[in-house]
Amino acid sequence: MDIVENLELAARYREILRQALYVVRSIDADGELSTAQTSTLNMLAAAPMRIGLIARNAGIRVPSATEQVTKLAAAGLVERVPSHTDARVVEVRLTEEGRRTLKAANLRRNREMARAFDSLSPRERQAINLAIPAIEKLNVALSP
Amino acid sequence: MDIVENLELAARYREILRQALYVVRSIDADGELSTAQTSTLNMLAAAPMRIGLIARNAGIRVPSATEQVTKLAAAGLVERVPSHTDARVVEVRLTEEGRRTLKAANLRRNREMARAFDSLSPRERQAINLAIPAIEKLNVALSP
DNA sequence: GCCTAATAGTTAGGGTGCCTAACAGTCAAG
DNA sequence: CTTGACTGTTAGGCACCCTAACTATTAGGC
Repeated sequence: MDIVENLELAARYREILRQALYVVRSIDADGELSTAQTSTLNMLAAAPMRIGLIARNAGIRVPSATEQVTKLAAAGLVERVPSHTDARVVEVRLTEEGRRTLKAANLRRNREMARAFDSLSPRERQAINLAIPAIEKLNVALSP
Repeated sequence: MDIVENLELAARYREILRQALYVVRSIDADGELSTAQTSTLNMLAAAPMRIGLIARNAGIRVPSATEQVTKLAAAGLVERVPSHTDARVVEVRLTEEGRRTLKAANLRRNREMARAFDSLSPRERQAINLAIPAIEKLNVALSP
């Protein structure tokens, strides 16, 4: 790939990323849950999980995961359950309220997103769909 | 598009956005310029621009643009030039040093990005390339 | 010409979400 | 039983965005 082309691609890529993230955040801001909180809850909906694994899955550091969990716990959406096999470990588990709240938040958000996705052509939706795994791979390649 | 499918697409989309932005930021953090600063400088490289237009182009509010410009001006990379036709207006213009710094930063960043893009297949690169306009459109559709 | 309304930008204060460094507690291995 | 590795928390800090409230200037109606 041409260097100049690459530079332009990279610049545009960075630009739309920034915009996209903040647009998504502004949608999330209307609701009960922030973007990162939803992301964490969605992870925990599959299975209870310890802090370190939350961090690893989210691609963030352990203290950042602690922070998110602390917020969620304060809101009563998750609970910390000490592991009985290893006293260092904390299992984080959705509460019933957490599950309800997440469900509602996902629905609400989905309505907004669906409205936006509907304004795209099938080709465009497909383009985003196809790009997602590539961006995931790029994220890994760019990670330290 | 199916609701469930859409929900999953939206969730994954949100997830990779967050990761991608912070990965890019961590690359930028090694250099002289932050992500937002580079983005602003790149915009100004084309032409001098007033604060309001910077904000509009970047999809941010005017005070946020002021903040970025203030940082850049403090670093000597841009200068505020009062308009002589309208005393309320401030034109922001790259300094020579700003131009040099931006060029160097773009080169350095490009090396990093190119390395990452090289680890993708041509198909994957193409997928990202094609998705960019679609994401741009989605950003607009999601904006308030 | 003057007052009012609109407009450009700044300042102040706040919030999210990430980071590193330093720490406490627990476990495992010699 | 001590040393070293590991899990999570705390403290402090930074990038980047926001809204609300302000100042200065311009423009339009009377």
